Amino acid sequence: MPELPEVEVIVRELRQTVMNEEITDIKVLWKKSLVRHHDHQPVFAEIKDIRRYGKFIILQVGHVFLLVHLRMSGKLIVHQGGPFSRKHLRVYITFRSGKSLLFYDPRKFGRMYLTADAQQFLSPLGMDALDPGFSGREFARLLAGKNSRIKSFLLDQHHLAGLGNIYTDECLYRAGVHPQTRISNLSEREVALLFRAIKKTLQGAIEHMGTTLADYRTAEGKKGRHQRFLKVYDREQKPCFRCKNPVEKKWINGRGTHFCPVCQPLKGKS
DNA sequence: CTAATCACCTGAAGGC
DNA sequence: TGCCTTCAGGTGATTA
Repeated sequence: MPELPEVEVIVRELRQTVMNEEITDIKVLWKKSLVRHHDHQPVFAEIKDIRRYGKFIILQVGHVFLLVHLRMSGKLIVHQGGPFSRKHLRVYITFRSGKSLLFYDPRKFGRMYLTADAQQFLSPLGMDALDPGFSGREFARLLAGKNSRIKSFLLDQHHLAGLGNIYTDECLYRAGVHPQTRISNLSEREVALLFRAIKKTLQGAIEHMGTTLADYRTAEGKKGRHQRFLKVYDREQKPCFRCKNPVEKKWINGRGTHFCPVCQPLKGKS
């Protein structure tokens, strides 16, 4: 479900609602949803820091970290008190103030990790796509010497952290690059266009509070608005906004991939 | 190094 | 109504 923009919106709301809250209890309703790294026991302390890296939400609780990855269907919802739905509820954290933090996850792919060493989870990841240090020059450096297809490269969090299926398709459309293009066939100009597309697309999606196609909700339970601004994703057979030809959807990298065959021609030998 | 497939899970939607 | 298939915003392991 959530990619970098959705996670960023959730993190911003968490900062407004649960910063400095003291955890008094953690209840696990589906055991696999909370991984106690090195058998770390839950710590009942204050949330001292809330940040994001790629698609990870990082809560610092006392001296340990609670990392959250929502995967496909996870939701992290702040509840102000009183009764709440238990449907698909996997973990919930209660605070001294009476508020609680609810982790819902129908498909059970999402994970919360309790660990003293956040780096163990974060260091395998590439640079965060919205890190100011992720520059056009850095992007070109990452691509140098690679020969995979650009879509699978962008989806691989070990290269660049944050993009998922929706925003990868959106970025490639914005840059006019076919998802199957070999990295070695990208021109300098295309690399520059793609770099700008990544920054702009992600920033725009954050401004719209993320993309709610089905079940994404912010930490306050609100829907995003960016679905109304998508250019190709979920627009199969609809006219391309640029050339009016129908948007195509094909199975690429084991993911549904949306693109305009006219505005994103496949160049070079593949 | 690259690519394809499977596994992890549940629910919604569409075909018949 | 109900059964069956397909698909979904993610990622790690395994296999060629």
